[in-house]
Amino acid sequence: MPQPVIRRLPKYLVHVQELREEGVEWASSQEIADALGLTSSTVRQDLSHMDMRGISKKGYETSQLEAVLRQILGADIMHHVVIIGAGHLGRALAEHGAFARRGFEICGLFDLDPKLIGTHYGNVQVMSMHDLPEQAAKVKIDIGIIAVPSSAAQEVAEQLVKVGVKAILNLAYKHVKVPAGVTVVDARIMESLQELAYVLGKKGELGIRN
Amino acid sequence: MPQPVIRRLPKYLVHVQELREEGVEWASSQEIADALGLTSSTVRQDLSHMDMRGISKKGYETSQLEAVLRQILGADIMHHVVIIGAGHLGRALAEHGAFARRGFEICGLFDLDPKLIGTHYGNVQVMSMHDLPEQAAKVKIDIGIIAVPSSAAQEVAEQLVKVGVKAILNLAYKHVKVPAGVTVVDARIMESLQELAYVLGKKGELGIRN
DNA sequence: AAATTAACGATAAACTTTTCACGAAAGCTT
DNA sequence: AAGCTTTCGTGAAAAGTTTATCGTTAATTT
Repeated sequence: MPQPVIRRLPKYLVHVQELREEGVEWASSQEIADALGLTSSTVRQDLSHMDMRGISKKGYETSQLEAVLRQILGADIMHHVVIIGAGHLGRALAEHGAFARRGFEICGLFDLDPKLIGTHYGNVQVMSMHDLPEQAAKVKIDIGIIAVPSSAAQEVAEQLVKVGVKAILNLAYKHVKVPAGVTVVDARIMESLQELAYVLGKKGELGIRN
Repeated sequence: MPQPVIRRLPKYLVHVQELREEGVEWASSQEIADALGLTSSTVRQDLSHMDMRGISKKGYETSQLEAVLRQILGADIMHHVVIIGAGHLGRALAEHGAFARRGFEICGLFDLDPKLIGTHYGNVQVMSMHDLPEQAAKVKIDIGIIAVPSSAAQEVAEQLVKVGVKAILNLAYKHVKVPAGVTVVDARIMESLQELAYVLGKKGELGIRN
């Protein structure tokens, strides 16, 4: 499945879940497209990648679509997630309740700072970074989240790789290199802000005022 | 400039800044590409979009490249940012020190919860959402960050638009609709996790074990 | 029951982005 | 100083993504 499609799947899921909860049983590609800022063509094309058939005159069945999306996105099975870095961001994630509901269980929060080790955030206790291998041996870590300063990101990535983590979410403002077979997805707030700053700059130049 | 290029600019900036700090004065497209997981061709193509000339046999001058990137990304001018939502994530952002260094000044943290109003996080005090228009009249808000639960995201977006905000960073797990002239960039940790979950699922299916 | 119509599925066209390939330029070597 | 080599800049090819079009299908109306 093309990556742009994969990136849209969570958006479909959120929307269709909302529709189903509202009691809407059918949604047309056009309605979905309008809600998410896409074209109906794109929606139909995307959904055709999954084994999902709509029917003429009604559209797609929301409950079925939700089920298919959940299945593809692994929302029905629990993934074990560890967070590296118990700074503001790492703590915020640990305390954020919504992960469990979507199939992600935080099963570790690690830091190097001895002052933080042992303190509780959300349902987890901060562990020493040195205990990562031990924890990895206990539970299979599916996903590692890098929430450390950018200077430590590469080092952390390597440690995650070493203990066998195959999927990494990198929140640090730095590209990390990993061996083939390991997937890294970036989610950087700073980069997104800079993207907005670029747009603002462009508008200023063009004299857009609306 | 094509959007994929814009999205890469922050990555170039981070890397080239690091190089310059290390005392590296020149970097070839190949070196940059290797560090960021791109091809040298892409790097040259990207840099050609900016008024940036490299020279044969040496590559690009890091200090010049940094300056050009900073200029394009508006890193040298201060942007006024407000955060809507003083939950775990909003607080983490307010307390995160790195924004100021990159041209983003947090000039407001808003919430609806009366219990939170008045409390301090980082350099800012939580204000009532009702005071947003007042604050917007006082300082020109360049960027608004949506850090509220997804159920409130659209409502918050509309309030930001109403007070004249033209650039929005949406951290909520929901697509928000805004009028033309307003730019929204999404940075969703949950979506990124789901993207990883998809990859993990695929690997499982294919029986990849490496 | 036939006509009508809304919406899909599929194919192809249009567009975008990335990669390739090669001539030209700039430094290095002998 | 001539030749060699590295690396750029550019235009063109290839790959990938989105959008448009249109025949088909299934529900609704008359």
